[in-house]
Amino acid sequence: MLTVKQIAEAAGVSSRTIRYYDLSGLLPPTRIGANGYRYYEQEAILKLQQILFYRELGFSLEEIGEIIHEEGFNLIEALAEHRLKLREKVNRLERLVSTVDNTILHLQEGLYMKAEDVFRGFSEEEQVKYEKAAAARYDPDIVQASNRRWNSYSRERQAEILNGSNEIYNEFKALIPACPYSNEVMATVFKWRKSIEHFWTPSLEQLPGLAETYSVDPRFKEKFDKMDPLLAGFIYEAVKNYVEIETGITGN
Amino acid sequence: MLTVKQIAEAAGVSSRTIRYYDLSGLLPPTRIGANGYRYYEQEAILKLQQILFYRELGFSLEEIGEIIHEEGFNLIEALAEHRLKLREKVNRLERLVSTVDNTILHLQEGLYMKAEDVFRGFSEEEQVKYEKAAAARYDPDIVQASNRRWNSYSRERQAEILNGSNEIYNEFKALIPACPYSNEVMATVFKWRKSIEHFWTPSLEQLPGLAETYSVDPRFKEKFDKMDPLLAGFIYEAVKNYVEIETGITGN
DNA sequence: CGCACCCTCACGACGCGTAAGAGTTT
DNA sequence: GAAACTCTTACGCGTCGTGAGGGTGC
Repeated sequence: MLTVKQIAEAAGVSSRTIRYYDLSGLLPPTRIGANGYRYYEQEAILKLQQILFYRELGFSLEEIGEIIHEEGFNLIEALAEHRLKLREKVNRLERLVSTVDNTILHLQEGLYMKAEDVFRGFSEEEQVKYEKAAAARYDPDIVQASNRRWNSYSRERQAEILNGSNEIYNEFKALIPACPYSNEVMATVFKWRKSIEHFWTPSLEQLPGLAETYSVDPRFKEKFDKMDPLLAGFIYEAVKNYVEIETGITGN
Repeated sequence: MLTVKQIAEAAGVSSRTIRYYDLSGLLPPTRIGANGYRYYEQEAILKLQQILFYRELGFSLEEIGEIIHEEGFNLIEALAEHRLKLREKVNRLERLVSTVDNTILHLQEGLYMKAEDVFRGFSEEEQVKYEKAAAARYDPDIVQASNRRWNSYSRERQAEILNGSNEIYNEFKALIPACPYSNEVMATVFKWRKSIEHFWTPSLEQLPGLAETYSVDPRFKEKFDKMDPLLAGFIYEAVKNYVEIETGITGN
């Protein structure tokens, strides 16, 4: 049985907020004492948790009220939904981090950066595009096909390929001081593309998304960050440019 | 040279916002045409990026103004700082996800959940505590000592230990339908504790933080999620209870 | 009796959304 | 000339923060 201050402190909000949520009908207390005091119990606590989740995800209090007071509101389903949305938020933040890296890279090299790239991760609408791209990238069919191709190689061949990949990453790393639009860098991107094809054969349009994975997916990001904190962003930049040139040449 | 609408769309905000930022002195246009139109260029674009980063991190527009117009404001330093803060936000969201998992687990078992746990990840102040705990967990000294101890084992011994660990995780998984406070579960926690000590010897108080890593650190989380989406949360719950019992017995 | 809480009522602020009315560019 | 932008001015709203003035629990 919690008082206003107790529940407020547990949830990390102010007492005022708790009262406001009562006044607006969002979170009535479990019971009101004879002295007019508000008291909250488990049920109200879980309700407040829901409110905070929806608030975190950007819903207005009015919308939240409609959602959680709706007939047939299912707590567990809602929680599962929160999981998904929170994950998407994490992805967005990871992209913001990668935008930070990219911006640093450009500033240090004194390079111009397109507005589109400066704001990658901020705008909402591209979110949809990214979720789709990620879905494709982790498409079970592609993953399976990729695994199958990989497993078809002998142990020695596998070790050879991995060594080759690492060599390419080191080439990129050595090139970081250079402009990511130079011919040398483009040549390394070409090698990289060929090495990817030991696993699967992405289209030209899929390449930047793939390179971006290095900045966004923690499993890759960690490895690259250890080599050089700017490496993942540099590769992304280089690959994007490679694709622009290639599609330009092919007249697309 | 971008117009109001162009820069607004690139950044994913409204034209009104752009004008408001001009009126409040936060983001004056690079230049104003004879017709009164606002025009923005690279410098203003990067400034808007800064504004959005600080906004994302919860600063008021007034604070943002003070920060970015301060003498000696260093763009690259600021970006590096954003990286850190964004990472912290990611950690907070990861903890929210883990709170979701925990809540689902409790609801499904019809168990009571302490308010403190219901709101884990929401309240701000505990953030500090968590950052510290994480720092300790990844403390280079501890990591190094742990690696050294691990490397001192023979290949066979290493394989043995890893197999043992996986067996313990499977035991936990098999126990998920059970109450995470039962004796069986406590026995498994004990085994887990012993197996950890092949790497290092955490204090009783450090155990929950360690178990929580399974829910928060993507490298662990992924592995556990594959075994069972509820596993990481279940282990955390069990370990927390184990520690409560142990500290109770020892009269602490 | 003090102290830390509780209550209600009310004003205000921040960050825009939205609409009106008029001019500009293509 | 029509569409799609631009401008300024101005009102309002959601979500509390921040008191004021007074009662309650321990």
